[in-house]
Amino acid sequence: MKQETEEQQDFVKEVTKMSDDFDRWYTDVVRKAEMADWSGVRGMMVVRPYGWAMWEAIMRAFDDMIKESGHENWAFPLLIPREYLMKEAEHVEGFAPEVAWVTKAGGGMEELEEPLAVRPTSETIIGAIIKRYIQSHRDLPKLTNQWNSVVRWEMRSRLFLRSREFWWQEGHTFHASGQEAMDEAQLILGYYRSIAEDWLAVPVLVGKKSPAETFPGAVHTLTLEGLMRDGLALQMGTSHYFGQNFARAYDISFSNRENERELCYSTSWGISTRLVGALVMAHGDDSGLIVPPRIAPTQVIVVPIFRDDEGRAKVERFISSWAGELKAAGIRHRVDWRDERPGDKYAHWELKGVPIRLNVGARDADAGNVEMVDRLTRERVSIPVAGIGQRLTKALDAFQRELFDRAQKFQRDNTYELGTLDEVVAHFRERGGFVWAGWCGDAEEEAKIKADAGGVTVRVIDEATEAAGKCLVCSKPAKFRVALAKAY
RNA sequence: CGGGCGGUAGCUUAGCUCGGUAAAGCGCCUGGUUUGGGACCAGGAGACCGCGAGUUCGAAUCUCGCCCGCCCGACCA
Repeated sequence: MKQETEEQQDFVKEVTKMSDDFDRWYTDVVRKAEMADWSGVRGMMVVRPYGWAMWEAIMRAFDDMIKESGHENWAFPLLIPREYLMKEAEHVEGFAPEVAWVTKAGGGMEELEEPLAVRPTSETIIGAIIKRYIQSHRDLPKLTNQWNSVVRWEMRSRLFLRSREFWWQEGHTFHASGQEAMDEAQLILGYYRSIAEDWLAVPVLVGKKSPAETFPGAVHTLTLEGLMRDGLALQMGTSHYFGQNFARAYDISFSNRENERELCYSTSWGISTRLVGALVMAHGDDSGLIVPPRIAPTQVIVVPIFRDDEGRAKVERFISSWAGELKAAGIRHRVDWRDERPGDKYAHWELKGVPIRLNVGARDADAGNVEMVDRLTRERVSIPVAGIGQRLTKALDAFQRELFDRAQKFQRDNTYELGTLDEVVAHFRERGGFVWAGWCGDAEEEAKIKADAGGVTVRVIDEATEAAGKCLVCSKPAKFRVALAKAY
C-alpha cells in the first residue's frame, strides 16, 4: 500500500518542495490552493473563498465561545480622530510608525481640518465612545467585540502572516476590578488556546510576554506561540490586561457601590487571519495543504470514476444512495464531477488539503463499498457504505486528533532546555524550535539574547512553572522560565 | 524605509548584451479518443511586453521617473 513515497512526492508538480525553500513553498501553496493572492495594492491581500471559508470556521467557533460568556458584537468606526489616538502615550508611541492617515477627502481632494487615522486597532476610539455607556457599576462588565479589518503600514508583507490590511476580531472589555479584568484576559487566552489546539490542531505554548514585547499601553500581555514546520515560532493571538491605563487616558469611570467615582479596568484581545497561515505552515507538506477537519471547507471529497455515460449513471445512482447520510451526519462534502481524469482530481484535492477522499467506481458500486483515502497517511481502505456517515464522522475525528498529535510530537522533538547564552547562540545557528532557559528578567539581558542569537526573542514566560537555575546571560538566579525562539 | 534582483498571454519563462514581423511550455476553449495516481490527437482563442516620459526613421530591447513583486536588513498581529 505504501511503496510509492517518491512517486507520491511528485503528485503536486507546481509547488516548490518544502525542504528546498520553505518560504516559496508557503507562497506556492497559498496561491495554488486558491486561498489568497496579492491585490496589486502594495501589501494588501485578497482572501479568496477557500481561504476565507477557513477564517469563517474560526470566526464561528470563537464567536460561539465569547457569546456563551456574555460578550456582544459591536461595530465601531474605521477612522479615528488624531486626538483620540494621542491620549495614551505608550500606545501612540507603539503604533505611530505603522498608522495610515486620511488627510484629504472630496472631489477636490481638500485637506481635512484634522487627519483621521485608519484604525490599526481600536482601543482608543472604543475607549472614547464606550465611556458614554458606562456610568454605574451596574453597567459593568461591558464585554465588547468586533469583527473587522485593520490597517498597519508594514514594510514587509507575507500572505496571511503580515499584510497591510488584515482581518481579525478585537475584543475590548471594561470591568469594575483589576482581578476581574485579569481573569477576563485569562479566560480569552483559554479560548484562543482551544481555537489553536482543538480547532487548528496546532499545539501552543502559552504565557506572558516580556516587558519589551508587551502591547503598547498594557500592564501585561498574554500570548500563545505555535511552532511552524520550518522551526520558526508564530504568535497566534494575544490577550492584554491594561489595568486602569486606558481608563485613565479616556476617563472611563463608574460610580461604585459606595457612590465613589472609580476608573475601569480594561482588557483587549485579538486573533487574526494570520491563523489561516499558521494552519498552512504547521501542517502542510510537499503535496500541499493539510487542513484540520474542523476547519476544512470541504471535509470529504468524492471522486467518481467511470468510463462512459452508462458507467457514470451507475456511479451517480450509487453515490446518491448514501450521500444523504453524509449530509445528515453534518459532513461537509462535495462530489467532483469535473471533466478531468481521476489522477488529476486526486492531486487537486491533495493540494487543497481535503482530509478524506472517497474514490468511487463501478467495482465499488457493485460491492457496495467506497475506497477511503486520508490525506495524512494516504492509506487506502475499502469501506462498506452501510453506516458511512458514522464511519466518516469517526474518521474525521481521528484525523483531527492525529494531526494534533503529529504537530505535538514535532513541537516536542523541537523543544530544548539550555543553560547558557553560548549554547543558545550555537543552537540557533544550527536549528530552530523552542529553547527553554532561565532569565533574570533584565531588559538588557533580553536585548543581548536578541542581538547575539540573531533575532531570537523571548516568546513566552512560563508563569505556571517556578524558575530554577541561573539566567542564561548573567548567571544571576533566574526569575523566569522562558521559551526562546526565532519567530515570524 | 535602506541595499540587491525582477515585471513579456491566466501561470512559468525565452527574447534585451548588439533596437527591425512578439515566442515556448503549462493552463484555457472546441471536437474526438480516453478515464482506478497529474492522458492523447487535431484545431482555436488569448499580450496596452507593469505605467509614463525621453532618445530614435523605428523601442519588449537604450535612458529617466513612478508602480508592483521577490531576497537581505531595521519594524511588526
